This record gives sequence, structure tokens and C-alpha cells, in this order.
Amino acid sequence: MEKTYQPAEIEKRCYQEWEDSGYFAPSGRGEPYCIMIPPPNVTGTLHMGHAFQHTIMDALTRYHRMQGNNALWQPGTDHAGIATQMVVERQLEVQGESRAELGREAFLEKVWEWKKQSGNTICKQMRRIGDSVDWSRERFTMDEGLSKAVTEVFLRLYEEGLIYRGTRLVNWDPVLHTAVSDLEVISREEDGHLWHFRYPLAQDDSGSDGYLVVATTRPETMLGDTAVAVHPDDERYKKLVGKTIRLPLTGREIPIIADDYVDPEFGTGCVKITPAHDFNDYEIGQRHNLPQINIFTDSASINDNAPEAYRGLDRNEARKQVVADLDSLGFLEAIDDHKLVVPRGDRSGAIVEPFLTDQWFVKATELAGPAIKAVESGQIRFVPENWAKTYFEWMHNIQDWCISRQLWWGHRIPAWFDEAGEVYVGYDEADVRSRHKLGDRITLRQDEDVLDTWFSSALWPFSTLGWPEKTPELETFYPTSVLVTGFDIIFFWVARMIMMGLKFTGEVPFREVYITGLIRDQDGQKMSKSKGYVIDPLDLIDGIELEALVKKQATGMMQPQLRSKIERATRKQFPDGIPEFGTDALRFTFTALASTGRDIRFDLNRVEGYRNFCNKLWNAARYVLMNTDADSTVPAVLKDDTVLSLPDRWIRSRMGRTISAVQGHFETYRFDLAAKALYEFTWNEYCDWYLELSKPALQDGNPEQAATRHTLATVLEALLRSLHPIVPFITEEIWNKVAPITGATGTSIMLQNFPAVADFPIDEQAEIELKWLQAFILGVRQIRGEMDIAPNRELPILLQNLSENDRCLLAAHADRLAQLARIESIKILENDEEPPPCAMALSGSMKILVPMAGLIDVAAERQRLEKNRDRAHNNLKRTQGKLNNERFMSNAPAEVVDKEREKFAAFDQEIAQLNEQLERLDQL
RNA sequence: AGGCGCGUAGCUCAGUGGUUAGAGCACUUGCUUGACAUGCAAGGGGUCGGUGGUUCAACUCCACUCGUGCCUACCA
Repeated sequence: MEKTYQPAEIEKRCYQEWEDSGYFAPSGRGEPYCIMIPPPNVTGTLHMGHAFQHTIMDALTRYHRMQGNNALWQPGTDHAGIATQMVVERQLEVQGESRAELGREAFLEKVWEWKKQSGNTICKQMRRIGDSVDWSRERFTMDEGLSKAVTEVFLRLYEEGLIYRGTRLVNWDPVLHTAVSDLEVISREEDGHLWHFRYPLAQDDSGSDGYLVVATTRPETMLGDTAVAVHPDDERYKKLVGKTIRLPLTGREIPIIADDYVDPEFGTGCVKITPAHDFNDYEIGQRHNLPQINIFTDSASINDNAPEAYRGLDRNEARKQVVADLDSLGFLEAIDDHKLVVPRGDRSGAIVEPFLTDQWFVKATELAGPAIKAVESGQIRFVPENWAKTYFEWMHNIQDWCISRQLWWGHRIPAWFDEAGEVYVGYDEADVRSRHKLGDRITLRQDEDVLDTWFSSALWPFSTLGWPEKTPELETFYPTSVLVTGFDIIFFWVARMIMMGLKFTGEVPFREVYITGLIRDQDGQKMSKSKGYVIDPLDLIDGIELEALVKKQATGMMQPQLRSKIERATRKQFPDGIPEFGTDALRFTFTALASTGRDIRFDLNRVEGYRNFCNKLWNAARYVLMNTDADSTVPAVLKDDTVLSLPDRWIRSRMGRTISAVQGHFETYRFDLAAKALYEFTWNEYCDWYLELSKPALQDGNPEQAATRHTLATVLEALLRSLHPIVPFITEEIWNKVAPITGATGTSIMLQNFPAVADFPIDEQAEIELKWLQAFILGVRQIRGEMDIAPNRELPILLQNLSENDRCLLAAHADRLAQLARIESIKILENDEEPPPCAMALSGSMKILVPMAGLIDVAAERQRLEKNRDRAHNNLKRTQGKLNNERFMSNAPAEVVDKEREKFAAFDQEIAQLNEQLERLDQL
């Protein structure tokens, strides 16, 4: 074996073998266990969030596979309508072409081409991080089968009246020219203005002060005003209700109405009402039968419904013009600075317009009922539990879901119109004709629009398994076991899967939803492509030079103007680029970071730490192999009369506890704790103590050799299996070397069983005895360390005040002590014997003494003892306080009181011994 | 406006109504000890955001408060 762990070559080879051998496919035996991958964008790349969630899903899958489950991790990708279409359009733009010029057919061909070209990227990346997905079952949301499911669902919902078409005010992205759903709109507070305009009363055309003042943040929409509203109880305006005003610039006469919606306290208490361009105004318009005047084109320029002077201006120009014109007419009263909430499309960043169009909607309220119940009743459990609240919050206020998009890339809506505009829904045109008995002479044209991407994603848990066919896979794996995803798509995806799953299969799509935190950068910022702060997980695995990293971040940026800023940040954060850490180190990091928090700051130092951990494991294995490989003296099964030594019994017991802890933590999704338990066992118990204790045991002629070799190998082998779900590559590599020694058979660790606690029974006695050994060794090391005694200098030790137990253990383990504490000799003093000047450590009541001659500085030793005494004294006082408290004595449980008494006695004795020793020092 | 979360060592984070509140990184000191310097050994560092309450006992439970973050929502 190499002296240090070299991940690159091993990882590639391992994965290839696993995949070629078909190890990722469900075994066909055992309880089914299934995870549906949240399908990533087919043309996207793997980011840190994916890598994180995939690590968790893979760990779960591998864990359950090793627990004997029939495990399926279902892979696949999503067509990501808007995102993908935008990318291809941008490519066309570079070549001087446009979507419109190309036409629908040709454009879609380009998209498919692009999908083919880039669709493999993300799958390759998934292989690099070790995802044990069943590639043979890979699906794409626009596959034939999945598309069939989409059509089927659409039809059934339509027939039940749960899908309808209507003219509604929707969120319109004037750059992308499509409707978007509420969820695709990001509302942020931005700086703006509040303009105050005078609207002259129509009856008082000649009068000088006959006007109302309205306040608005969007002056340009006044061209579409159809009323002014005041609060019905507002005394200031009561007498004006029912009258009209003459709308400036347009000359239209519009009514003054009264409506509760108006807040008399805000602005002037008068609101201009533009029903075609504001969601509130729309509703007020409905209540008061106001006309809706749409003044925008689909690009948000002024259309022909506005006065000629404004036609063709885009909304910003129009705003300036309207304000200028009103000003020159004397209608501009004031402009105040004002913060307002601006809705922007999450893809384009453009300000979204409420826009009146024909769209398709899902009546979400009806689907929401059962979906709420499923979580309330516990059929679906959120982990951490609290996310259920977020889910309920949204579900109880759910709005109808606008599912049509004015895009080309996606599932085309299975609806056809005749020339009269009548709509027919069916599987295809022929089906529509036969279903509705339409003759051949009637011309039908299919709806131009496609469905929201999330519509097909909502079906993912069952469409990937073959629905609407009743496939064996569906039968076996549905409902799936757990969904692993981020809280940012609870509404987008989780809720909709639950609604659709219940509706079409009658069962929940998954039993548990594990919500992961969001990976943020070192400053707590969201790693976002638009900001340019993204780390490619593969760069952490393979490493990358600084210049290459800078170049990489600069390409494909969404906001090129930030380039120099990002470059500076990159150079500062990674002055030497990123070193190669390997997949396992990255995976261990993600696992260790997966606590209950919702934000996860990604810290490069931790990856380095876990890379070191991998190296530690590697070297432990190297040691084990060096000591077991060379000769074949290690029996796979110990002879009946072979006696395990104390360290053997101890490490096996600790292994058992670790396995048990890891199992518990996997069941409760506390991956951070699982990682921690394994890390601590590996480093602090197996390496720091057991391997060290094995060194004396392996010396020539020591009767413990066989048991030690056996334990070294079998514990390592079990440790590898318990680590495998988290760090699959290194464990596979080492396991293949260690397994033959322990007699384990099989070609891959990933098909082995997870270690069983029963094979490593708890041994309380061994743990107690080893603790004694540790205390002894630590005592000596403490003196050595604090007194600056060279580590290789062997020390003579005197002991005093030994209990029977101390004597017993000392006799049994003198050799181990001597080696680990570097002891030259041990001599027991009688209790009344006066020791020479010494440094002292305590192990229980036993004094461990190191003669000072030539070794120890009296002042330093005094300081050290005083520090220990003061600490003990503080503890004693605290304990004494409790014991002197009558109410504590009478109210606390007896065992707590007893414990406190024991503590008191121990501290008391410790202090006495330290004082005694200090007095001795004084006499020197 | 409503909902949710966070505040513990210099940094990133665990933690439990009852051991002396822990880990990693960073820091100090000493070590090329035959697995590992990606290492070993020893050490320093915290009034657990603040106030009040419940309790024999609070870092932990409750109330208020300060700071901070996220989500949802139609205030022109």
C-alpha cells in the first residue's frame, strides 16, 4: 500500500467495477427500500447542493442495501422547461439566430441536440461522487412513458373538472413571454418612489381645486385606470363617492368608488384602480363591475389601448413620459422616496407584470385536502418535524396552480381547438375526434402551450415506476421510503407530489421527507450561479489550480459585470487554488455537516480534516496488513481456547457501541452524529489506543499475538463496513485487502451486510479496566508533557496508595503500561513510606509518582498541582453547596444525591492528596 | 403583517433538566517514537446573547427582550 491515501485512481476503478457488475440494481430480495432522486436539470451541472443531497441519498441507499433491503435508488433527469429553453435561445443568439426565425420544430430539434450533448454531464458527475443509482432504470421527464403519464393525468383531472382553462390575471414575464406561477416570482423590497397625482373631478372641470390626489408606485399604469377608490367611511371623501373624475392624459371619465380594501391611513386615502394590471385592483374591479383596460403588449410596452403619444414605449419610458406630462399639466403634486416590494421572475430577473391572458389551471384546493390529511395523520412524516408546519401553512392557503407556459420545450398541452375556439381534450388529435365525434372536415389545432415542468415532476415517484401501467416495480417500490430534498422546493415539488400521488395511486408517494439544509459559502451566502459564487464539487474532489478556477468562474456567468469582484474574492479565498481531496473526503464532510440546521456553511478546512481522516484510516489499514499479511498466523476463526486480551475485548465492545450508535443515527437521519461516532471510534479508540496497545502484544513470543491479529483484522473489517455507506471508495479498496484475512468472502464490500451489534457484544468490565489503563497512562503523559520531559525518555515510576484493584490491574498490564507510557520501571511504595521528591498524578486514589531528580522543575510542578487543586476545589465547593441545601437533599432523587456524595468524597480526597504533595514540595 | 429558525471556545458546529459544557479547525509547547508530520503527545481558551420566571437543580423548559437569517403575504 502507498504511504498516503491516493483517491483518484481507486475511485474511478471502483465505480467502474460496481457499475459493470450491476451491483446498483435492486437485489430482488428483502424489504423494498426506495429513494426517488430529485431529478436534476438534464442540461445542468452538479452543484454543491446536489453533491450534498446525493451523498445523503447514497449513504441511505448503501446502508439499507447492506441491511438486506431490496434497495432501489431511482435516477433520472428533468427537462427543466424555462431554464433549458433559455440556454438554447442564448446559444442561438450568439450565432445570430432566434427561436422565432427557426420555428417550433427546428427549435425543438436544437434543444434535443443540446440535451443529447450536455445531458451526460450530470450523470458523469453523479458517478464521480459514487451514486449507487440503478442506471438501468434511468428516466427523463420527457421520455415516452413519463409523457404518457402526464397526458393521462391531465385528461383525468380535466374530466373531473380539476383542470380548467380561464382568462385570468397571471404573473407574466415580459422578457420570456410566458406566464409563471406564484412560486416562480421572487418578491424583494426595492427602492422606488411614490408619486402623488391630482385627478380632477369631472364635474368641476372649470374649478381650480376640484381634484383628488392619488398615490401610486407605478405611474404608467394610470393609462389603464378605470376608477379611483376611497374607503367607504372616510369622511374626507364621502361626498365624492359616486361622482367621476376626468382621467388626465386619456380624457376618460372614471368613477369614484368606495371599497373596504382602501386604507385611509396610507398616502392620501385615494387609490387609483387599474384592474388589468394589479391583482388587488382586479378584484376590486370585479366587485364594482369595472372595465379592464389592458395597456400593455406581451413585452410590457404600451399598446393601442393607450393614447397615441405613449404607444410603443416600454414601461420604463412610459413611466417617465407620464410623469413628465402630468407634471407639465400641473397634476404632479409630489414625489416621495418609497420602498416597495417588486416581483421579479426567478429566471429572467425581469419585473413580472400582472397580465390578463388565457391559461390552464389546476384546482389545487381540492387536491390539497387529502394531502394535508396525509401529513396530519402521520402517513407522511417530515424530518425534521417542524417542516410540516411550513407545509401546512402553504397548503391551507393554496391557490389555483397556473400550469400553462408559453414555451416550446416541454409537454405540449393535450388540448385542441376548433375554429370556433371550442376546446377538446384527449390523448391525441385522433382520440379527440373520436371522443367528441368530430368529423374529418373540422380543423383542429393543438394548444400552443406546454405544461409547467413541475407538473411532470409531480408525477415522478410513480411515473418513473411505469404508471399508469401496473408494473411490478410500481407494486414493489411504491410508496417509496423517503424523499431527500431541500426546503426550498417543499411547495414546488414535495407538496405537489403528495397531491398527485394520492390522487392517482391512492397512496402517499413516500413515507418520510428528509429536508436537508442549504449549502452556503464561508460567508453564509447562498452559493448561487447568478452571484457567481459557486464551487464545483468536482474541483474539491480533483483539485484545481487557481488560474483555472478563476477562469472557470468567469465563464457562463449570469451577471458578467460582477466578474472582477468575483475574481478578487476567488483569489482571496483560494490563494493556492484547491487541493485534491478525493470523493470520500467530500462525502464525509457533507455527512458530518448534515445536522438539523437549515443553513450549512461550507468550510474547506473541514474537507481537509476529513481527507486526513481518510489517510488515517488508510494508514491504520496499512498497519493491520503489515502485521497480519506477512505470515498466515492469523486464523479466520479463533481456536476455542484462544483468550482475548483486555484491549481486544475493549475494542470489540467499543466497536459494538459504535455500530449501534450509527444504526440509531441512520434511522433518525442524524448523519452528523453517525459520522462523528465513526470518526471518534476510528481515530480516538481504534487508532490512538487499540493499535498502540497491539504493538506490545505483537512482540515476539507474546501469547496474545494470535488474538490481537485476529482482533486487528476483524474490527477493521467491521469498521470498513460501517463506514462504507459514507465513504464507499476507500472502504472498498481496503476491504478487498482485509477481507481475505478475516475469511470474509464476496467480491465487493457494498454487497456485504452492515455489521451486527451481536458480533461485537458490550463488555462493561473491559471498558472499566481499560479506562484505568488510560488514566494511568494519561497521568504519566501529563507529567511528561507539562514538565517538558523528552518523549523518548523512559521514566522510573513509583506508586503509592494502591487499592486491591489497582494492584490487580497493574500486575496484569504492566507491560502495556510500560510501553505506552514509556516507563522504565515501576516500584510500589508502602503507604507509610516517604517517597523522594516527585511529580505526582492521581488515578483514583492511586498516586503515580515520577522522581524529580534532574527531570522536574519544582516551581512548575507546584504550579501544575495548584492548578489541579484549585479546579478540584471549585468542584468541591459546588458539590458541597448542593449537599448543604436542604431542599436539594429532600427533593432530588436518591441516586442523584448519592452521586453528589461520591463526587464530594472524590474531590475531597483529591484535594487532600494534592495538598499533601504540595507540602512536600515546600520542604524541598 | 404572519410563520419558522438561529445566537455555545478566535472560526465552523454538536450537546443534555442532574459527571468538571464537548468536537474539528486555528493557537501555544515538545517530538522525523518502525501505520500515519494528511502525524504523535501535552496545553491555553467559554459568566452557553440579555433579563425575569418555573424547579431541589436551567446551557437545556417558559415569558419577555436584543441581535440575526429565511419563508409566506395584495398595502396603493
